[in-house]
Amino acid sequence: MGVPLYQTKAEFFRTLGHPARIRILELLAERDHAVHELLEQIAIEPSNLSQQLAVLRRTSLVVSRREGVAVVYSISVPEVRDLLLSARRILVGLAETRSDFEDELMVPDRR
Amino acid sequence: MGVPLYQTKAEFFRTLGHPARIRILELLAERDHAVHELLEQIAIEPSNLSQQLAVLRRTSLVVSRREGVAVVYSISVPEVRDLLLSARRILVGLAETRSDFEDELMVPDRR
DNA sequence: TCACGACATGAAAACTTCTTCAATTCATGT
DNA sequence: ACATGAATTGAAGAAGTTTTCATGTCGTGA
Repeated sequence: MGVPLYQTKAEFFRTLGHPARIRILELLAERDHAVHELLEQIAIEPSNLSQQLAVLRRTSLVVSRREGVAVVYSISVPEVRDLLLSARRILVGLAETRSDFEDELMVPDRR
Repeated sequence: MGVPLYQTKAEFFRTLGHPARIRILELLAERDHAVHELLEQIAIEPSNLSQQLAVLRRTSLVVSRREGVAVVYSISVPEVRDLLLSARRILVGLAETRSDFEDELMVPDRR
């Protein structure tokens, strides 16, 4: 029944596939933030930020609560931290592979 | 210098954000596969599969080699396995949260 | 050399997602 | 009651991605 898991996974990764949403999650991984605090850190228009927060809310990756005049967001799935770390490791690995390759190109041809 | 890390991360996740590409990576995580073998498992047109493989090649997540008449693909970054597992855990967690919530709705209101 | 099967490529059409703008909501202070 | 600051929403156009189709390449075997 229901949607195949690989489809759900793809949707999940697509949710993470936007620079603003990554930044939001990284900031929320540190600590809860009000929207205006996020706005200070991320250089986008308020309504764009709201749209991106809405995407994250829809997938239940974050939740919001009102605190007086401000709306505060927090990560609802702590494991996302591991995922972001995991991704960073992979990217660093890939970057190294590429620069090794570039180094090779730098070395005078010995064949 | 260069592209900010959160941008690179977003691109990386976007690469994973497609059902066919997830399936490809899952199959390759098991063992190397020739294109025609992938084609048996994944219900898409050959040229579409090729396009998706090209996306994965561009980001260096997979590499291909020719073996006689076939082209064989393999995962070039083993850590991707962990990432896929990590994602599954998160998704299972989210699914549970939601069905807990549905359960709550099922329980007669006691307030 | 020719034909064939296995893949890859380029380009156009179809589809999604992003960004932006104007309008709206909702709490708070006056 | 009204004005204000904080955030959200809906809608439209711009930008990006996916799918498909026709064509091209590369080995292998006849």
